[in-house]
Amino acid sequence: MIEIKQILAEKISKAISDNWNGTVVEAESIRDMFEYPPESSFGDISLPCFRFSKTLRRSPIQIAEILKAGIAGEPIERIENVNGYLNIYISNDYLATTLLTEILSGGNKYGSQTIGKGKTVVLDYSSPNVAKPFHIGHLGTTVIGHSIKKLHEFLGYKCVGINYLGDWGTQFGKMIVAYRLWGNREEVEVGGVDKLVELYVKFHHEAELDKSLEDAARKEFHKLEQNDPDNIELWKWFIEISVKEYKKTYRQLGIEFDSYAGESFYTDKMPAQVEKLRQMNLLKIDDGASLVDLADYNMPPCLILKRDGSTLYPTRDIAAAVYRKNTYDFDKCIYVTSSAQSLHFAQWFKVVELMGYDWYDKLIHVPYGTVSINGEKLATRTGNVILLKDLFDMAISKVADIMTEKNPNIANKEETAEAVGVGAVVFYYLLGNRIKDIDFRLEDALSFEGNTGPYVQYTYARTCSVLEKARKTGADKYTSSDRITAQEEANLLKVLAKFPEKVLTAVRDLEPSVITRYILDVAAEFNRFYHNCQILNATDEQTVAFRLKLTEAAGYVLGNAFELICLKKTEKI
RNA sequence: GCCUGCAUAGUUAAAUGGAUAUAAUAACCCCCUCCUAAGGGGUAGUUACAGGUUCGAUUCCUGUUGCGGGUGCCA
Repeated sequence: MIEIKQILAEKISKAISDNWNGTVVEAESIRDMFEYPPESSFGDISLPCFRFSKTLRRSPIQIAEILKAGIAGEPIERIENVNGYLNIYISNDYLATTLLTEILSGGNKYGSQTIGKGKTVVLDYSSPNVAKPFHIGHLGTTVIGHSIKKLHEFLGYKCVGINYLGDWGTQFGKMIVAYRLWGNREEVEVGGVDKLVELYVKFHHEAELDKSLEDAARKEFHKLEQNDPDNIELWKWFIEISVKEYKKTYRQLGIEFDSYAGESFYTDKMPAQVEKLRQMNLLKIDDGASLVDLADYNMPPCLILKRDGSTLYPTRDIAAAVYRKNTYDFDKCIYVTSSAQSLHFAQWFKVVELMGYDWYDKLIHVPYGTVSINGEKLATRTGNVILLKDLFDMAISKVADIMTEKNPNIANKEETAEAVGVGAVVFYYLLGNRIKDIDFRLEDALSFEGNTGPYVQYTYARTCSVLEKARKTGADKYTSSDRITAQEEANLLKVLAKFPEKVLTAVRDLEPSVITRYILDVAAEFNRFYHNCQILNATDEQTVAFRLKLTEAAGYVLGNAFELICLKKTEKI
């Protein structure tokens, strides 16, 4: 559709110039004025002419009438002037030949672009705290972050996904103390993160009775900071155990990171930035702490050093940003975190600006709404948390049960059940705009009918199944008529044609849900087509071949879109 | 207190300032001798309140109400 809009915009720009004594309205601005009518009876693309009224000094209806003459011809079938709307109908011939060819020749690259070529995007997302469980609260940053990464890659950007692990801090002193008192190597090797969490919880229980434990923990963390070999070894091992387990979850989601440089990685990079702040006279000492006053920007001050001289989160973030700029020379550096951290990012972004780094405006915070479960806030204390692996397991076993009932002899049953179960949860999460708070209702997340992951994966499987059958019967060798004979065929092609601009919108707004909802549009249109038009049993071979092409095109678009939101392509369900 | 986000069918959501506000779900009713019924079709049901800007406001601005988040030594 982008191409058509471009062609029309240029024609209209010319028509305005011709009819209004050389008045200039840029084609580019006209292109953005097109919209998709709410109903198909109003055409495929529409141009509201009200906005021209003032500058062109005519009524919208008169303007539409004049412009109408200027845009006739391919790929337009007909144009109607309805109350100042110029309603444009695209020709079936264009859809069935030019557009369909474009999709099929694009294949698994259809929708991609090269506008990001030569540019680098750094993405900071997921970032769990080592030795803590991976729960629903981490799902948002993980899938939104990865989706935004995939979207940029699809546009040709070089992307660096960084898992900024929470691998430093006094909690490691606690872990070391707890492990030495109550843990042993074998148990932790077997029990993994769960066992580490158990030790951590036990520490807090015991510390309430015995205050000396806290002191011991501080001492062990101090030793860790001083590179004590035993503590370093233990600390590295906790990280190793944790990351190993996180990677299982990432594998289920199809996610890989380019870097696991966690907080500890930046400890030695902070002093230089603190020194720079000091030299630039940006630091104020207040009540013993060092901070940057942001009152001029209507924000509370940004704390850089605690009273005891130790660093804080913003200190580390600033150092990390400088390091990443020097290392990757990013064009954008994106942080995906809960909207609860919005102020924090606004503050340290401002500090980076005040420090004179001219790339401060390339730092982008992508916030998302907070998560609750069945209407209640997430709270580790009250036990209102669901581990991601448990949630996935619930979904997977439910899928497996349904498959046993409906398709018991399928190959790769376990793999498919995992893809569909995990996909259901991911799709549910990415369906709404990210900024909205999400109440995770298990009943809905594990529902497989309607606007759900299983529905769209099932639809994808349908395309594969038809194409496979065609290969078996030899129908894939027929010659296509390249002619539309049913409304459903045209409707399907029109929705497929919107994929490239949906990708652009999703990247512009850093909003994966644009893709999620688009997938639903495609699935619905394909299912209507599938239901109302016989593909393999169509009346003649040319139509069979044409409909097979449509099926293949729908499969490409669904598959490409799945990749963008961490959904796996399921060839059979 | 101040800053900030959100408010749309019973429920969960959608709608680059545009036409009769769109889906799903729950309710009721149809469709498997037909490429996978995790599907398709039908009925019924919505913009918190008050102003403003505009040819036109769910969308932008102001205020009110309700809910969430943040607000100097956690991350």
